[in-house]
Amino acid sequence: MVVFIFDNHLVVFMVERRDVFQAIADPTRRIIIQKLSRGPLNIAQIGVDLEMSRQAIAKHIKILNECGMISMTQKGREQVCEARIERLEEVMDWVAKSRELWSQRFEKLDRFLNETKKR
Amino acid sequence: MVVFIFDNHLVVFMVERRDVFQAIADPTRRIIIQKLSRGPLNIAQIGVDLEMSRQAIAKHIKILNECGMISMTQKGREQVCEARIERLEEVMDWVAKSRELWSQRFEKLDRFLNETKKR
DNA sequence: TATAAATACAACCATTTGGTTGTGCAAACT
DNA sequence: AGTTTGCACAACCAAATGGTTGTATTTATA
Repeated sequence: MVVFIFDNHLVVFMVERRDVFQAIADPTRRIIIQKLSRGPLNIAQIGVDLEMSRQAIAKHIKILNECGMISMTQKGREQVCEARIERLEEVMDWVAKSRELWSQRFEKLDRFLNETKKR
Repeated sequence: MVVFIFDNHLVVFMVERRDVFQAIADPTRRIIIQKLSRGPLNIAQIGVDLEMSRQAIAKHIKILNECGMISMTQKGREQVCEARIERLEEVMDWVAKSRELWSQRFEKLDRFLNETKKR
């Protein structure tokens, strides 16, 4: 966890080693997430057309699971993976916040310019 | 670059080593981006309250620059950094696409259920 | 029952990541 | 002119990342 004060606000960042941002950082994992967003697949199915050993795929699956981006259920000898798309909410929220701060910047500038004009 | 066929679509993924997803993968870099979204800062200012050596900060700045998430301009002895928030569009697009595929999944299921009901 | 399929577990490896310290150098302030 | 400030560059380091191969185990299928 990171805590600091910035712009008169107490900023608290939960820094889990495994989070959604880390899940989507790797291009292969992004492909896997999009494959799974069409429906659940087992590890072998996920690996189709991904030029990589099954073990490599399994490692990415493991990371995605640890990040909470997918859930896994045993089904006989298969390991069925399902995307937890709602976890992407966190990413959307962060991006939205950044954009908000960005636009506020220009609003402040606008207000300042208007104030100056009045005088 | 990764090219493969999935669900009757030719899927092309540009895999630059440095992309926006990598930029926002690290919690410290996310803090830096949000600091910069309030306005331009030099490296020393960015480092304030981030319990880390200036060199560590500089490395993050370098990565953010390589990812195209920030632009830098020399101003005397200062290196002024500015966020390129529009680059976050790429993240939004990817998340939106994933969500779309996700919801289509249920729409398809709905259609199937309705078809079955009719008979 | 033998075989194939799906996956888990482990060891290994090169590269990257995320930090550190130390040195040097030009710009700006006193 | 001397000192501080802002930063670049380099070397170093432990840990994580993203891949590999080999072996074992369980579950289906022919």
